[in-house]
Amino acid sequence: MKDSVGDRKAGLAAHLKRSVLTLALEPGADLDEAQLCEAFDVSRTPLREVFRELAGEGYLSLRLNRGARVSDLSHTTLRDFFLAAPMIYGAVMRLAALNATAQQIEALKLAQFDFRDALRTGSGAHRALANNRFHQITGEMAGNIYLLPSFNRLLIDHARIAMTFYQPQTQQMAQNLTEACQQHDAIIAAIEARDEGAAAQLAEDHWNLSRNQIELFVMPAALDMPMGELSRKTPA
Amino acid sequence: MKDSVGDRKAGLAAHLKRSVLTLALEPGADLDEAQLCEAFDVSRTPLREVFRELAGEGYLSLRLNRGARVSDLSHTTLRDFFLAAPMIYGAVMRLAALNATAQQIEALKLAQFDFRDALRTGSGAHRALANNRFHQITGEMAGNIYLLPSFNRLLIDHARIAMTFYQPQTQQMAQNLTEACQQHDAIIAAIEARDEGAAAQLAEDHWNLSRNQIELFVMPAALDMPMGELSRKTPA
DNA sequence: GGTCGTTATTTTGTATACAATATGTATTCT
DNA sequence: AGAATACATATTGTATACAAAATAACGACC
Repeated sequence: MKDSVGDRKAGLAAHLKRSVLTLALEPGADLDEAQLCEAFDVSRTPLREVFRELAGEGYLSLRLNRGARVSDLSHTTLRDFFLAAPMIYGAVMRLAALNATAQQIEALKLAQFDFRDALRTGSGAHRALANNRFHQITGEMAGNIYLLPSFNRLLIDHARIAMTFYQPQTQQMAQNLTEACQQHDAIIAAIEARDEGAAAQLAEDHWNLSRNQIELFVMPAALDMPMGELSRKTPA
Repeated sequence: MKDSVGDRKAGLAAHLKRSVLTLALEPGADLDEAQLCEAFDVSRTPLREVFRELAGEGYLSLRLNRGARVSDLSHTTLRDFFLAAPMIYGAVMRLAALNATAQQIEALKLAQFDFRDALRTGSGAHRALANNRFHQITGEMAGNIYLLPSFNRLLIDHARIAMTFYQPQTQQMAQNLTEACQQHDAIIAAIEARDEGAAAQLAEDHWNLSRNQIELFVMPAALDMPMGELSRKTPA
């Protein structure tokens, strides 16, 4: 009945991951050891082990003599993200189509079910976590231990970027989410059919959609504007 | 004069990394906490933190209630390696050419100097470590935080695979090493010239050479053989 | 009033004692 | 003799006490 210290440790790790992915803990926020020890009823030793583990996975960063904080998400890292993501995502999808087991495909369908649910309920955090889970499973399917570390780091920041930018206020953005959901279905189909070409193509499409969604925020509408009219339409 | 505990901790981490890369600690070998504490004069707490850190970087793997061991290097991981390496190496080289700082280029030249030295002295461990350092610097040059985790993992196993297979017994293999060294020079030149195309091409060439060298051991000469003659030429 | 230097307080890092788990050994029973 | 169980030993995981470092608070001096 009562959970062991190991369980509480796992719970702590899960909580921290969730909090980072959903921006409940903002990039750069520093974590209070004493407080977390209290909250999760573990001593500092296992807590700090969790810190180191999550630091290794890219959730946190540790600075000597100055505690742990949530990994930054600067404009530099954003640039890196846009450079690396298409390549890694494509490779992972391709391998996923080649290597997925029946069991993993079932898990993926379940995750997609939850993602649909998240779209209905409309909670940004739920959506980000469900989407994260979906892609994490594709990573497991690919099962390449050399690709996974980078892929999982990308997923962390993809979730955080999505949390920042995906608040579907316009009709266009809501529609994009629906399309993303359909792409997930197509991805499942491609993987089930072992069609690596289709999977790679879908990865690219899915990525482009995601990228567009983000660009709707970062560079709102100014690109095609003739010179001299810029001030009028620049958004708040 | 006397080094602090922090220094000894760093020394321990460096020692473990070196030992893993050079196969002084073989894949799968388990590490004795007590013994290492004794040897490096640190208590178990910092030792275990180092373990977790190195596990995060891919050097070690930790199993619950059963200590740390050196990461495995199975045939499965070898396959993954050959799949992922060309893509990641190429991307890193390309970015390195784009982003390298003058200081980093100096460091790379220094590393290459040491690599040359290693070729002369002929120690496999020295060669592996120097080569590892060289490529690590290219990783730093690329400076993409999403690519680096995978890249560094690849470098770990590249060193270990090289230690396994590169014992330049035949003339051909010795010559390959010389060529690899020349490619390093060409890589430096391409990076210095900011020629990303050349850098990417060199990455591919360098990889193919490395791959061939490995294949000389894994699949010695049997490929082009007509059926019925296989037994005669299969090496010991 | 502001800056620098000193001292308290808090926070982080390490050592060690203790608890829990796994491993090895001996003994018993068939 | 061989298998199985109970016990002893060793190893791993956690809590806590202590040390070192950083931050904050205070006061002296300009």
